Amino acid sequence: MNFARSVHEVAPELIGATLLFNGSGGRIVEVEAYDQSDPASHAFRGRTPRNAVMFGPPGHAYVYRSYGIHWCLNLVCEEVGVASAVLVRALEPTHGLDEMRSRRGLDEERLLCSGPGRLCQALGITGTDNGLPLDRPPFALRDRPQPVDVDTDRRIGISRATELPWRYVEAGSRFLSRPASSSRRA
DNA sequence: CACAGGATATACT
DNA sequence: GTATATCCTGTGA
Repeated sequence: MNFARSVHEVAPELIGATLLFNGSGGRIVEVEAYDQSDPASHAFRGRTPRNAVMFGPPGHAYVYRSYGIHWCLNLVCEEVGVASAVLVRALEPTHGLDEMRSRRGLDEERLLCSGPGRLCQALGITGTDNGLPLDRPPFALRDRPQPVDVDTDRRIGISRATELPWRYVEAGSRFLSRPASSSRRA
């Protein structure tokens, strides 16, 4: 995957790609795009210690703490100095199922990675992985083998710029954090 | 379905 | 320093 492009080009192409961390993970079925001019983005108010990775080279992981409890994984896009990232919100588990079950403390496959906090817990991603490159261990990313039907929707859990259709999901997937509501085929 | 838990980071005085 | 908002989830009704 070439991340040195607009986040709005990259995000829909990530649906169907395979993301692994230390050998466990799955197919990406849900993402959201955040760019620098976007009031809902951490980068909107400029560079801070927390969001610095978003302003660095593309193709790296931006991991932040959410609601004090969960970790969330973002993939940095564009070029150095322009901050944008794709929030990875859900995976269809394909690799390391037992390992992910034990880290999550539950058996049900559908709940292993269906949410940004859940998938970080399942894969074992934490703040110490912030800034790591996505193209070598512990990360591995494989482009989708063929195009996938992608629906767009409004983003989840934000209070500003809620009207932007920057959530992308695989049409009909049962592993989404929430079903697409008023969606449109992308 | 409503809701509290929980810890950062940033905004505000 | 104090306040506030948060790219969420499990639990219990």
